[in-house]
Amino acid sequence: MPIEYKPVPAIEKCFKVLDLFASSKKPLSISEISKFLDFNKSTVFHIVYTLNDLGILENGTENKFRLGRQLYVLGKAAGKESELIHTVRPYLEKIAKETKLTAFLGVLSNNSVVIVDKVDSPYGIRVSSEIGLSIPLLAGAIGKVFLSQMSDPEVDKILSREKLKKYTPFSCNNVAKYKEMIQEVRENGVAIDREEYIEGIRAMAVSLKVGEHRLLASMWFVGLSIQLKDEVLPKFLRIIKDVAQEINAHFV
Amino acid sequence: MPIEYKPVPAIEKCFKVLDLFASSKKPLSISEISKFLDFNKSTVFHIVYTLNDLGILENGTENKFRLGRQLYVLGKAAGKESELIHTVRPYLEKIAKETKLTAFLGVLSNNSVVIVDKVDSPYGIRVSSEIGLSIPLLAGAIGKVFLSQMSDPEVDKILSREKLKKYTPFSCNNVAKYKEMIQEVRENGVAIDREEYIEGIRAMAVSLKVGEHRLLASMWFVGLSIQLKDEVLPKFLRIIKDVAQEINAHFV
DNA sequence: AATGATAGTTTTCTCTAGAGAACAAATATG
DNA sequence: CATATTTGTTCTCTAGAGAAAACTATCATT
Repeated sequence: MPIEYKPVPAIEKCFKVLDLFASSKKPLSISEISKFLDFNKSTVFHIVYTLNDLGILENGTENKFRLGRQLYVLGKAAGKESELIHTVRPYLEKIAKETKLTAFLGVLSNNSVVIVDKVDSPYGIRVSSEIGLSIPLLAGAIGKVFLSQMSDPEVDKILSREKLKKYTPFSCNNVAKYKEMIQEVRENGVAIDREEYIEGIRAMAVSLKVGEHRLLASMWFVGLSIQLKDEVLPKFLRIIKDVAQEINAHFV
Repeated sequence: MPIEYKPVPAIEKCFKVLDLFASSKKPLSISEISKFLDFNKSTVFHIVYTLNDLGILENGTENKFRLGRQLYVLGKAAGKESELIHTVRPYLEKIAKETKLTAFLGVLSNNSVVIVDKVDSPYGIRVSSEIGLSIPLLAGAIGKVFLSQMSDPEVDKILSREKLKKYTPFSCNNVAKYKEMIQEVRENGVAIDREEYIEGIRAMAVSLKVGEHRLLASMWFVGLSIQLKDEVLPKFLRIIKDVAQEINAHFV
């Protein structure tokens, strides 16, 4: 492992462009990309046409590009290989089966959480969050769980930059109170969302530290409030805490 | 559209590395990549660690890398966007339903055919070919259909470089005879595989010309020989030829 | 229709990245 | 155990890439 090394700027820029396409969900022009990413038009031009030639991007309508099939093929291969997904997936399936909740695995990426895997609930309800989607960092259980793994200065920085939104009447948008909730998560090891993000929906989340760099990830479980009544919470929370410990041990 | 432009070498190298991982199916070290791709170790080193930091690759066992979850996420997004897949998918589904065959969509890539989409047969048999997999170019119906779209010199070049394999007793490994078959496909517009690649399995294939650069693709349909008896072939061939024309018209 | 603004493309030049060499560490062989 | 080979990492320098500027084409506004 290198002590330090110099990253390749063209590759970093290239994947920033691809990330923009992934989150944009619509075709983008050279000028749009240049503006969004604050890259020189000439730089974007060369990156985009290189990727176009490789099939990673493809020309949609005139002068607009979209993600291409070659990226899809690579992503398929990656899905089969990713250690994180392979390791965590069986646990998501087990807990989804046991709790009848919808299970998610996500990682922190650019101040939002990206869903990298998902196991639907056998219960029959379908939560409208798909793999690849980004969720706001400060939404529901996820926000608390990720911020609980950060230092106080990092938490302060994020809370000064992003407003706590009142998604439902139960949402907390008082910064001091929110910090108290984060402190509780630090102590308990789990975060609970009691209809703070979507009315009628509850969730519980736990943080994971995965891979060589102990990267922050989280798995969270979502269901109707009647599925996550206070009576069953202790049992479910025990399950996900135990599993989190098992997963974290795997990556040590 | 530029008259000509200079591609970004770092990006080209980067995706050659990722393609190698996708086809390799196992973790690779810096030296292995360097040898396979004939890249300098220092170059590979910097590419690999840059991709590692971005989550596109991740460290598996010590000093070996694998495809990472961030690539999987991008690939998922790409799958939702790819015009080729979006355009052709409904036809594959329709024909799979109508014919009870397993339907594939593939593109030519580095002298083999990569499966980019697949619709399983409602009939119940499962063909063991998954999205992302490569199939030898000169295998069954696919080979004939792709070579039928190439010039005679290109065909000669490929046939001099790669041997015609005797996969089954029905396989043709006589070059002159194979060329006659290719000529037939040129005339008929479809290729048929009568147990030439896998015994007991028949297939029919048609070529597509898609995207701005009229890239070569193909869709093919595979089933048990009893599903593709000579009696039903004319009807099925008519269906896939009509659909191919419809798809090709979409990309003009 | 004329003018201004925006987007895409090309050219040029300076700063930097890729390849080669050297070095350190790990592994294989005798 | 000693030596040779291979792999990974770091350093250096020259050829080349990224950004700026200029140019061309298209679109929007008056």
